Amino acid sequence: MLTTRQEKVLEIIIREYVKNVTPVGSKLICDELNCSSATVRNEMAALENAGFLEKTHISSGRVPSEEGYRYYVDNLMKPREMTGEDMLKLQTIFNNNKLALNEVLKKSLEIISEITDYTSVVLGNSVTDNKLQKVEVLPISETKLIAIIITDKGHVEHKEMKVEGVSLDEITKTVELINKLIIGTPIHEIKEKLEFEIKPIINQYVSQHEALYNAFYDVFNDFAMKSDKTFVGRTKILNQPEFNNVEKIKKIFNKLDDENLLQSIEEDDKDINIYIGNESNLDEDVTIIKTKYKTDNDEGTIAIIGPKRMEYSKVVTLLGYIKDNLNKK
Amino acid sequence: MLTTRQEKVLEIIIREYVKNVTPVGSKLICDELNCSSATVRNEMAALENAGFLEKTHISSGRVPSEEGYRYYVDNLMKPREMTGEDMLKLQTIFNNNKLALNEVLKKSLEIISEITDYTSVVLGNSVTDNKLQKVEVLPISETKLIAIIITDKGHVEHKEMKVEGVSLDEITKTVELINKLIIGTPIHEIKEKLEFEIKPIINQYVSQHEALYNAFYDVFNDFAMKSDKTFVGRTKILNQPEFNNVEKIKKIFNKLDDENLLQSIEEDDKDINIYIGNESNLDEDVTIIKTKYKTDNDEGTIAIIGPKRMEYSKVVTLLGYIKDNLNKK
DNA sequence: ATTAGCACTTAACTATTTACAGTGCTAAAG
DNA sequence: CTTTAGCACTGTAAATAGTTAAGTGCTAAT
Repeated sequence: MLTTRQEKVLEIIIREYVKNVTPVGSKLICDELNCSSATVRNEMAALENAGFLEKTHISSGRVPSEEGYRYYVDNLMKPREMTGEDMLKLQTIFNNNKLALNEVLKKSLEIISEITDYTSVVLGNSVTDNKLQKVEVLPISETKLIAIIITDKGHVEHKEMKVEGVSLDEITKTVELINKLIIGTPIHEIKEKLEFEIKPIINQYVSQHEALYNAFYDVFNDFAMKSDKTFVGRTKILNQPEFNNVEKIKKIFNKLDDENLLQSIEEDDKDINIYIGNESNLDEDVTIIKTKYKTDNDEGTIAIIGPKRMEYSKVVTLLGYIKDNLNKK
Repeated sequence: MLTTRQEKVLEIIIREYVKNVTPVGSKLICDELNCSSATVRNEMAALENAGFLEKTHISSGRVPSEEGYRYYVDNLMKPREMTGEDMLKLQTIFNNNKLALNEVLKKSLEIISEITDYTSVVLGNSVTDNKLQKVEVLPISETKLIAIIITDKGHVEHKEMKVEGVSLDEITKTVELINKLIIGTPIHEIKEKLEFEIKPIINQYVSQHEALYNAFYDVFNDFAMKSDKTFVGRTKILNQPEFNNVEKIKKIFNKLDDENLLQSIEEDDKDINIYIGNESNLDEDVTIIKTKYKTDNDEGTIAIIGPKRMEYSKVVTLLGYIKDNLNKK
């Protein structure tokens, strides 16, 4: 529905606004389009009518609207060549076989944050559909145990348990019982299984069955709720001029710390998902770009958090590059 | 060296400045001191000369200097009664025996941050002088292992290890070897012990000794460097008016994330240590109040991070209360 | 030692002016 | 029908000036 020239105008306005963070006037554009500023103004008026541009005041230049960015991202954006320098930096990380996956994730996102001045985050996928692979318990004092839970997707978690007056022998038996009956169960079903398969028979094996049962119940319960989330370059986004007021910073940081907010954005199943402005659920001036990676024995999500006025194609290219390299791991 | 009246003036200025965040003039004080504003001005000039007060411009009221706060904290501050309400909130946490220590820490500091609008942090003490209690290794795939390290002070850590082409049996033997020879060794001495006691003999037990040795070496090395640090109410400090500029926020947040900065402030061995302004190494407008806690099988540090213009006696009282209750645990 | 009084300083607010960047619209030209 | 030149109009931003209020230091009197 947009003419080629209108698309061109939109593209230029986005490009210039992303670069200079000031509303774009008609004069700047007519040079590039070989037509008069009046023509450009007509096109801009049309684009504004269609909802793709906005003015900050009646006689100001134009700024892209949320729909403007959306149109750009869906129809206009072209993949951008990565610079050899950036590629090199990332390859030194991917080629280092000594690094564990989470270290690779963290270090490569550090590079991205460095390059872009945006904040990155590694989101462990929700473990609720992981299956339990093993439970192990290590006693470390009279009343303190460490429970270690491992899932088939490679998630590992340890948690302190407190149990009073239970012998080591009884604990071992309980763990055996759990490992015999519950292994292979998806995490979100464990609570039920505990209740209907372990609880009825545990008293045959263990005298202090109630305390022990409750302790394990709590451990699995906490584990299922756990959402892990590692930020990289947390303050990078503060370098962006739209975040120069404390209220906004407070709002965004609070939301970022908020337990499940980043995970809870409904997922499109595109390769790389882009949530512009309010779609991000964070702030109207924020954009989040997310993608899933998947290795042999782990999967998760990585995301870049920047201003709505983001260098979309650059970020998409970088994120795609990381994703592809992770998937080879 | 200060007269009683001068101390009184300093005290009032700190009290009022902490409350209103505006320079304090002589008129406000003379009401409380039953003398004329001119007298107060003389006293204020004396206090400024002594370095305890500052002006923001030539005809402004006075603001406490770093030394002013220091004098107040060392000589003038009186412990403050806790309100019953605050006590109650904290007691519900301490009385809940189900909670693991780190949960108690986190929840009680959440209360503190809520009450004060300052940021709190739990610093695991450096583990370097902890002694190794146990190493455990769980295989989770062909090449992936989880190493679990437990120290005598109750620190637990798990870390992924990658080893290629080593049999389970060999791994078990190596772990046995480590557990036999290294348990009880302080963490910072483990690297040496590995090198001089394990390395020379490991080839008797394990064919792929080099890979395995290196993997364990890395695990212990990382563990020794690890400094854990949990923030509570990270954005609370942004509610304080002195942090209303983005550059300052960026600086402080970056420093807070900085690996060892908070741990590295040299410790006085007072019960509760107060680092005012530049003493905090964070920012001239920040004060940090730190204290150590110690339970039967864990110890660490908790700290409150707020503006230099902090409610010192309130924070000291709250922190002391938490510390005492933790020590009973 | 204290205080009343006064000259003086600065910050902070309020207009007011000016320059400017950019728009929308009209009417003419292609 | 599309494009463009031209012009009136509008809101922002920066500079200038004037005013007020809060507070100081100093002097001289108590």
